[in-house]
Amino acid sequence: MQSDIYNIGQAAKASGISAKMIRHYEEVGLLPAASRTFSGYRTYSHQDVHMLRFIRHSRDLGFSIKQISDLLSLWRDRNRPSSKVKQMASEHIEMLNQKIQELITMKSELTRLVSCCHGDERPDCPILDELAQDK
Amino acid sequence: MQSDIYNIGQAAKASGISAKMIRHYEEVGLLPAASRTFSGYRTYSHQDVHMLRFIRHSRDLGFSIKQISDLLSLWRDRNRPSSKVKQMASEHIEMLNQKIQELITMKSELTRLVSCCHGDERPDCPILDELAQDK
DNA sequence: ACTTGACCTTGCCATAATTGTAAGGTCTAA
DNA sequence: TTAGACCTTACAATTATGGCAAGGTCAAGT
Repeated sequence: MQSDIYNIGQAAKASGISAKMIRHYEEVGLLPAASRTFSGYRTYSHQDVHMLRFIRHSRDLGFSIKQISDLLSLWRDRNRPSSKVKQMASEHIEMLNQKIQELITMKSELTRLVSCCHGDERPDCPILDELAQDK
Repeated sequence: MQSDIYNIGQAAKASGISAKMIRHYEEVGLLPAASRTFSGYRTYSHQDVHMLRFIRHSRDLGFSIKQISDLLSLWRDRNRPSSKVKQMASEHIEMLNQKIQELITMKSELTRLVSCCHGDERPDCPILDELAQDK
């Protein structure tokens, strides 16, 4: 924990991002290429792990890799206007809202169908009936 | 509309599923292989289009291809117990609920962060601060 | 030294549903 | 006969993540 040099497994444990994904993020350019030991092992500094944590938190909020990439740029930019960050976050909230609404619509519709179905051993089923409707 | 023979484009228009996806559903086994004209064009009957509509409705409710496949089996089974359908639907509602909750959690957290951010030209940004937190 | 086990490397495949693209064959109407 | 619309297959890309395989490396115990 106090050492400044991590290999990928230690960085993974410390950041909560799997080694697999750390390599992937490097490959797609979200992370700069890690420096390597003589034998080819990736090495990470405390700063690197800090960045990985930033990525994980962003990911946990549902940001895409592209968005996280932009957030990282803003993070590194000491002259960023906070308005840019706020706007990105707000837009993401809007996207979340949209997805939530879609799912709620599905759920409501399905709940309605379920409440119409006896759910016994007989074959009559309003759920199937409605799915089959030409509508 | 009254003809009983559709080619893939007409079936797509009539069902609301793209021709591309109709081919895909056939390839992965959700649909039986369509019969063909002499020159190799797929042909669909009114019944087939009916099934495609069933698939679209199921898809619109968020069922996976595997689940739709099971729903189709139940649909075709004249001796199905409606309880099976109801159970599938109920389980799907549970899954939708879970996803909805995840998204709502993200949204709440992000909304909290956004409300803390001035969103002006200055660089201070609690959103970035929290993303960067070691936590 | 030598072996063992844990860990690292790359590369490829798979997921789920959908879209795009490319190269080529077919049908229809002018 | 030709143009344009539509069909065919095959392959790639998307998004984020996991799995596997074959092989190199490191550290600890014998």
